[in-house]
Amino acid sequence: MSKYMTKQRKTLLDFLAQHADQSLSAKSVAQALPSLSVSAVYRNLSDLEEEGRVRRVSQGGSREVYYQYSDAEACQGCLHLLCNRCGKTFHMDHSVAKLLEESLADTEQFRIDRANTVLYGICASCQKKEDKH
Amino acid sequence: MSKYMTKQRKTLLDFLAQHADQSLSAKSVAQALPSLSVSAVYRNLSDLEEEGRVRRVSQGGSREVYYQYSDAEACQGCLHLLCNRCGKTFHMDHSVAKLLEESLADTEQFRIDRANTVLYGICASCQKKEDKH
DNA sequence: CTAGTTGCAAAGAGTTTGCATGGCG
DNA sequence: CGCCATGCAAACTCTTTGCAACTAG
Repeated sequence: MSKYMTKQRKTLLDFLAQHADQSLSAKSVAQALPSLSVSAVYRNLSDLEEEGRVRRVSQGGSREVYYQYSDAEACQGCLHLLCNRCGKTFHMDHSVAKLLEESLADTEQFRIDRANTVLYGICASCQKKEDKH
Repeated sequence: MSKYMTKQRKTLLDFLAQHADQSLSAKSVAQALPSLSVSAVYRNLSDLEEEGRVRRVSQGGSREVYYQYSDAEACQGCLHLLCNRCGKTFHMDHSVAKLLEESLADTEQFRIDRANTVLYGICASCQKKEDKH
């Protein structure tokens, strides 16, 4: 999809890599990187998505589209957990993912889409914070 | 949140109940029900969401917000599966859901949010259709 | 060089809101 | 009858697009 590595594209990739554990809306990325034009951000994000370097996740009930850096080696088609409190992403343990996948295939004949499924909930550290209240 | 049962509200609820197995974007509901004004649709959907009569799900990569009728008794906090092809929703088998929940709590200490988590994938009948190609 | 990219500003799509009118209870 | 909900249109927010200028290779 993209043939040149422009300054803008590189800036964007660096930024995404630095926030690999967070999912960011296109808008927030555009605001965080005022050196790129808004259109460059949107165009590059969607190019990167087609190239599989970035994943598109749908966060909460917002109407913004969220993107997340997707390190191909680190998360080979594994399932993701997203904390509703802190917004961080976690990788589901492979054995649990496999178990889930097999049970689903067995009981419902439902073939899960690993790349796009995100389970919402509360992560360990945010649970601890909540318990203090 | 809402105190009167207006014609519009009733029409909307009926429509949602009839399409309980589908998630619908606010826009598509508005188009399907030309007898309600656009604002009535949006306002009622968000009221209904606060009342818990309707669930807000994020479908695919679209920037529309999707809603789905949520029959409190029928799906007491159970997990949902949404087919990317036909858009229908399925209820995850309770034993599978429980298994998943427990494994997650064990391995990652992640407490899943049943009401808002939707697993994406391809349902049994759409898989069959695809196999023919 | 020259095709792919950028930046800008204008257009689009979906959703929200203000305000006067209408209708539920 | 009083207050809530509706309808309309205008405002908003986020995203996409057209086009001339720019730049990576």
